[in-house]
Amino acid sequence: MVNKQLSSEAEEKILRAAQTVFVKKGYKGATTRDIAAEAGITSPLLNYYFRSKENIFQIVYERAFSRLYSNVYPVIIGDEPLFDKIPALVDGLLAELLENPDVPIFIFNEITQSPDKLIEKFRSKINIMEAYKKFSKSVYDEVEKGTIRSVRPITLLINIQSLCIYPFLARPLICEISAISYREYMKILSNRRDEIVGIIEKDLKL
Amino acid sequence: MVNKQLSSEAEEKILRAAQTVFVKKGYKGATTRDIAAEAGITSPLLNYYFRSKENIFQIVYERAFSRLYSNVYPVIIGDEPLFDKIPALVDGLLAELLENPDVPIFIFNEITQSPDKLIEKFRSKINIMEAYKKFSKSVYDEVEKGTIRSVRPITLLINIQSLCIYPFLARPLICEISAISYREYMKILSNRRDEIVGIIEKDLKL
DNA sequence: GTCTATAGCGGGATAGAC
DNA sequence: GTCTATCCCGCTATAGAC
Repeated sequence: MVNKQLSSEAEEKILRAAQTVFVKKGYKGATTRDIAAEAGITSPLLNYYFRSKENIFQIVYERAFSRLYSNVYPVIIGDEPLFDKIPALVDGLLAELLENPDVPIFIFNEITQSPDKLIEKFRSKINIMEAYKKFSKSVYDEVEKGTIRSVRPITLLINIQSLCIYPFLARPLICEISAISYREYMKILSNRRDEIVGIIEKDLKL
Repeated sequence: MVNKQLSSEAEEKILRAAQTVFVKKGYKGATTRDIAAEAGITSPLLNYYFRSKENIFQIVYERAFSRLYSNVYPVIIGDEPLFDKIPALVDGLLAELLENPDVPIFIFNEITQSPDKLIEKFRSKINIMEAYKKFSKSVYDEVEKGTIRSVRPITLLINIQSLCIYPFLARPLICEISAISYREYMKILSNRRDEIVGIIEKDLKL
């Protein structure tokens, strides 16, 4: 049980500061002194509330990860037909990403550098593979009905995620290449919803 | 001039080892001892060849970055019409990614954590914004001819990159969610070429 | 060129006063 | 609860022998 039910005001302040610093510098790059400074306290106080840097990180990581998928999970597991799921999925992802544009690169990097922790996470959660099977079924239903072309569910999921998430991962690179300001770029991204749904639906046509 | 013209056998061995370790653990997470061990030498020898960890990193980062775009840059800057550029771009990207699937997450993470270094890099290189303008022109040419729908060049570039690169960035996550083995997943990715080109071209239709 | 030994510093964690 | 002072480990880099 890495998370806590009741967090004091001070604990929340520290966790917010920790997320800011961890996202900016990564686990190894962030120091407990950085986090303390960001939270406006001294570093021994960190150890008073959370016993170690590792422990703070686990909580921040867990929360960021859950938030990223909390909008998406209910959609995937739901009983709606595929053509309702797609826009809802895009909406859920984009909403979270626009609010926390720098979180995904942090998550993906940490997952890549220690994938074992991810596996533990999934093992302990409500079965995510069950969700994937449900999504697969809603795809196969449409294929059988002849309303979409034959497509692997995993391919469809990859394409949707790609179009939603990648632009946030590559933000600094794309802004530099195309000489677009941060603000302008975020505006482009916030208008991508119909674009993405359109691309996916055109692709699924027979 | 961060790179070198002539590298000895030993230097190349160290640089390969350094890339392996930096990609796996990031700049802060990698230690000079790790790199030395991976190269089969002792750490003072690293400092004999390259003066510092920072210096080794610059060379590795520079090379990885250049390689990722060396296949793509000539395509973007070329004079072919858009419909030839798109498949060539996808081919170039996928070829590099299949050979070095773990490099992009490393690059993107380092860019995000210190975007200033990226800017320096671009300032010193042959004008990449010139390339972007050329690509834009090949898009606008088709729009004017009425062969494709009206689309912002930056949007098109984002979509192509998303569909090519994201699946590599998210590899551990997607494999875990869908219970697909590494080998099987890479096989799926190596067959994405026509899929991606198809999606982009369908989207550009009037 | 390559090694062993070590200097020197930065960061996580704790002791103990208040 | 919150602080100052400090311990101690691990890491980069260097000194110096071979």
